[in-house]
Order: sequence, then structure tokens, then C-alpha cells
Amino acid sequence: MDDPRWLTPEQLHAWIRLVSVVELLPGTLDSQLQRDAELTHFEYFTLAMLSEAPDRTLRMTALSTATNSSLARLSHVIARLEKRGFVGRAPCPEDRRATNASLTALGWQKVVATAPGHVQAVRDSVIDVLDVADVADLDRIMGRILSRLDPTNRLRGGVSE
Amino acid sequence: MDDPRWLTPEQLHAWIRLVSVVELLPGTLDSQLQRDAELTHFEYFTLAMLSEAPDRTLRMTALSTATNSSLARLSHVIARLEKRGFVGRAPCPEDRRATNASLTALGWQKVVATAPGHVQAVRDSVIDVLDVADVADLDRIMGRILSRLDPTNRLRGGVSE
DNA sequence: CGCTTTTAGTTGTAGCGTCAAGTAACCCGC
DNA sequence: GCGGGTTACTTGACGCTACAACTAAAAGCG
Repeated sequence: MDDPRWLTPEQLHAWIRLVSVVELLPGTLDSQLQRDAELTHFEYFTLAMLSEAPDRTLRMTALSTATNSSLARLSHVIARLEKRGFVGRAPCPEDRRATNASLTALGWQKVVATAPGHVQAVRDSVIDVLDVADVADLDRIMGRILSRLDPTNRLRGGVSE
Repeated sequence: MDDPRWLTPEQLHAWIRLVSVVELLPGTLDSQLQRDAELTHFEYFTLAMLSEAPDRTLRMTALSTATNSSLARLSHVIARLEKRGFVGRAPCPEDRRATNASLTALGWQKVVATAPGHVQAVRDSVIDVLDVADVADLDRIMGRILSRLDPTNRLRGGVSE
């Protein structure tokens, strides 16, 4: 217990709380979206990112970085969303290796219909318990952690959700 | 975009960063543990909780709340860990519905061998980028969020990891 | 130009988690 | 003391993700 670099009690306590949030939050978000829209949070987020792109279209690679996911995962997810009619795929004319994913009219409707309920869930589970200072602190701290988790910071250029 | 209760830009920014951390952190922790010990973070955490319990033994239900998991999930995980010789299961004498899970000698060794590397990973990915004030802020904010995610707060009575 | 390397994406498989259903034991009231 | 409800757990099936292998096209490079 006295390794060179153990954690202080304060660090440990904060760490465990962070881990708890990391484990519980995805389930909370997923179950609201599943119940109300039959979407996973990742599916919703993917649709949301597309909905904000110019022409509601993005290359697979761009979309995978916007959603912090691997290309393989994205490919599976887009395949599912395509089956349900929310997105379409088309080969990119400029680079024939590339694929453009774009939101269909139905997909756009889905996002519009789903967003308010999701925002409410985000408020209920996180935002509404935080005051202005908390939000600033959260932003600062998550920024620092992200600089380690994703040093290249090629994350989520996008803005909204 | 002007729904009754949309998010402010500051809230949105902090929220997206939190979501990014929530998505990236599990992968980071899992890959270190997988590489160095062939354990998932959840498996490690389960072993760690057992290692700190009196007699290194806990009832399944107690362990499931200590790890914030469903009983079904825990049951599967304990089954795997049992096959690998890290834990044992025995019916509880006082309540014959209940099962006691306990760490074997091999499981204890595994925890002892794995902990330092894991702590280092925790430091590298999170703790070492935060100063004392950050840690206090993180603890406070995660506490507030947890009060919503798990209102009954029957979470993680345990302390260390 | 040809040849290798890199980039873009897809697909199959295996593993983990969730959900629903099932079993068994305890507990409470009458 | 026995029937209904609850608690404690297990099991099986299904869905999603990671990983690895594969195809195809573009980019270097000599």
C-alpha cells in the first residue's frame, strides 16, 4: 500500500466517483433514448453530427473522428441506420475509396423529434445539478483529461449535440 | 434551437467534453489491463472489491452494489473469474438463496500483481493532470451528478481501488 | 510507368452486457 | 403451516463493440 506513487485519499475518492459516473451515465442516456426513440446514444450522436454537417453529409472517416469511434464500429452502425432508412451511403466522386454518409429526410425528422427529449435527459442527469461555476470547472477538468486520453486532440471538432 | 430549455454554449461545451471522457476512458483503462493482466476493468474492479472485504468474501448482491452492476452481469463475470481460478463460490449457510464469492489465493496474487500498473494508468490518464483544486472540484461535481444517476446512493460504499 | 506503402472502408467472429425468463429459498399474514 | 409475494441468483439468447483480415483505390518513389 505504500508504493512510490499511490493515490492520496482525496484523489482516490474523486477517482472512484469519476469511475462510477463513467459506468452509470451511458446506461442512463441509452435507456432514455432506447425507450423514446429506439436509438442508442451512439446512434443518436451519429445522426446529430450528420445533421449539423454541411449538406448533412460527411465522409466515414470524418464522421468517425467526430464521434470518437473506430471506422469499423461506425461502419456497422451506419449499416444499421441505413437499413432503418435514416442515412444513405454513396461513393465519393473525388476519392473512390471514400464513402459519404448522409442523413435522409426521415433521419432528419428523427433527430428533430428526438433531440428535445434527449436534452431533457441530459439536464435531468447532469446539467441541472450544476451551477455556472460547476460547469466551468467541469469543462476545464474534462479538457485536461482529454488532453491525455486523446493527445492529438483530433476529437469532436463539432460543437453541438 | 430555441426550445424552452436548450443548453447554453458553456453547458454544451462542458457536456460534450464529459461525453468524450465517458466514451474514451473505459477503452483506455481496459486496454492497459487487458494488455498487462488479461482483465477487463470491471473484472479488475470486482477482484479489488473482494480483496478489501472482510475475509475477502462478499455476497453476490453486496458485490453487485459495490461494483454498480446488475446481478446478472456480475453472475456472468464471476463465472468467468471462477473458471480462471481467481474466485470461488459457495452457498451461504445463513441464507440458502445467497451465494458467497471469495477471492482465492491466486486471485489475491493477481490483484497484488496488477494494482501498481493500473494505478499508474489511472495517474497517466487522469490524476496527474489535475492539481489539488481540480481534484476537489472533480469530486464535488461527480458527487452531484451521482446524486442524480443513483438517487438512492447505495453505490460503492467501498473506498479504494 | 511499375511496385510498394498508405489510406478508406467493409465484413466476420468472438466476447461482453442486457434483458427476459426461470428456479429456489425466505418471509409474512392468516 | 401454507399460499402469495419477494429476494437472490442463474441461464440463454440477442445485440453491440473490438479486433483482425480483407479489398480496393490513391500516393510515393525510383
